[in-house]
Amino acid sequence: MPQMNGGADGDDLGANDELIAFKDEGEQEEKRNVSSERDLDDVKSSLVNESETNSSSDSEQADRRPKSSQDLESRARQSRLFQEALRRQDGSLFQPSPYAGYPFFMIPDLGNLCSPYGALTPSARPYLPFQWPLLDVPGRATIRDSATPSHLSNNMPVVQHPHMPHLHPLLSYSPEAFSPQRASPGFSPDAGLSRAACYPVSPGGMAQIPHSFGWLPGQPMYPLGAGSFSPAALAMNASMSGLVSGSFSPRLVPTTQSSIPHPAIVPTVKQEPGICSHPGKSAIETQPEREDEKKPHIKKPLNAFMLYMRDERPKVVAQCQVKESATINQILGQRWHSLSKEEQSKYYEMARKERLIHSKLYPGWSARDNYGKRKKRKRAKSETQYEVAGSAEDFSLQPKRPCGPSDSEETLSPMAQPHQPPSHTHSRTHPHSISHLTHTHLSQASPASSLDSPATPTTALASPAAPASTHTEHVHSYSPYGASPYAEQLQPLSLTTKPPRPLSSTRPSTSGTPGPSTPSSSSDPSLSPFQVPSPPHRANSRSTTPTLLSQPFLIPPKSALTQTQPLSLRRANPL
DNA sequence: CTTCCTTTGAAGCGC
DNA sequence: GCGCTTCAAAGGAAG
Repeated sequence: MPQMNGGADGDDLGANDELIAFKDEGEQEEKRNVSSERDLDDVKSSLVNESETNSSSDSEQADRRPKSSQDLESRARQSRLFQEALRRQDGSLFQPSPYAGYPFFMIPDLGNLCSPYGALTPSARPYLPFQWPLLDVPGRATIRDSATPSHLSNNMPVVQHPHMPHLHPLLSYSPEAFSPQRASPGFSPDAGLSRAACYPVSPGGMAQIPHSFGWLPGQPMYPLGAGSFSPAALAMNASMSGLVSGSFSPRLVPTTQSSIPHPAIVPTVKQEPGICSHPGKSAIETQPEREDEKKPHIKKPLNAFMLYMRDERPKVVAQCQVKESATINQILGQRWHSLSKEEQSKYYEMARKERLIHSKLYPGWSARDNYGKRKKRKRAKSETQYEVAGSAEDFSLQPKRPCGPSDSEETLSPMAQPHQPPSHTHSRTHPHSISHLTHTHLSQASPASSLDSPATPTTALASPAAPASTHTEHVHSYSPYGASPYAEQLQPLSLTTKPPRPLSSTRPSTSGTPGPSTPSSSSDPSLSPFQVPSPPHRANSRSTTPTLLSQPFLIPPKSALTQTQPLSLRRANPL
């Protein structure tokens, strides 16, 4: 069976062995790819080799070396291969995406070339969502004024999509920016569409790409001044070139010295409002004494759920007509749990790739760098939260009803029914089934029952976002984890419980009710949750709010969401 | 204008 | 090693 294993090749990202080997998977994975057989595999191999070269022994030097003659030569060769491969792909590049309202480019097999995630989609025809590298500029307003198309070519074109400010390191997910109609004349399948889809990493390359992509006038663009130029950016540029530049045509080869900020790079505009006001002037030049403060803020790579959210949020917004992110996130959280492991693994894989790329782009970066960057959240709640956790035992659970009027199965939206996956072998637990339980019930539902055993069929879980057809197909026709215990071990995710939030609670502090977000069950953090020997659930994982998912089309009253909703007690089930 | 909300996952930190 | 904390995205709500 193909799917997660990246299709017939079986050498792609979904391979079990690869999933297991998360650490250092970069090299290993790339090495595995070298053993390709098909035409495209030549290209793949070239890309892989080049990437490997950059990431191996002299990776750091290579990362900081814009390019060498060897690189150019290799790139030219790969470009030829790529073009050839493109020609063989007949005209399916612009097939309409099944994701209505969320245009992707459907590029057969090219995902393996450009996508850091490889062929993750079961269809073996990966979607390449286009989104541009975005800099999350805190003080975006300051630079927004200067965001004109003219900046694109001469300055660092930094684009922040209004809805998707985050950008994949390699893939640009820009629902709006990319549609066949919008593609500029220079942006055609023949002209290397897929190349453009690759994350523009080389200085100047990005500057050109935006043009070809036909930036929307309304889209904010954030030209970055030289001030944003950082070693990290340099490393990113070079290493990303190593990762993907092989698929770029020569005309996309950098022509300027502009630094291309990774989407994760966020200039600390708040601290330096003028940084973008003078694109040509380096903040470091301007105020060298505060060099540290001007360090671009390199964001954390998105985790699997964040990636999922990014993809699914628009759908939820469209379906539920909700704009409040808190509500949407609740829905997404439930949908996330309702996803099949295959679907989730896709995002885990994407996240893993992001982390990998991120680590390559910013070798010295650490999440610690971002610690304290945000304003401190309220903390004084921990005591209250513990009290809440204790008292939650006996107050009748106020079920979350974000999208639905009720909290029990009988109120299940008929719309959800059609999506009910047939009771599959890997029956996911129906989070909804616990929605009406009191906390006492939940407590009685011992970890064994609530966490280890998929109790009820996950009937209403299927969400429009996760079409039942696809889901069931995965479940029945493909099971990369087939006999794996994870088939059932995944269930606990859906059954994690969350003590209800006190009705009178003010804004609960998330930091005050922190949960062990660290999956202690996973000995190797790099392992996919589906690969770890132990169940992916967390002993005291944050709970889910079961009712949300079942009725994605119904918008819960805000009060129901924000007040009756159980607090994310991360100390839930303290065992 | 800033912070919170809300979700999950990754990672850092302290013990 | 475990538990807690912070951050990643998002945009409306609230202070």
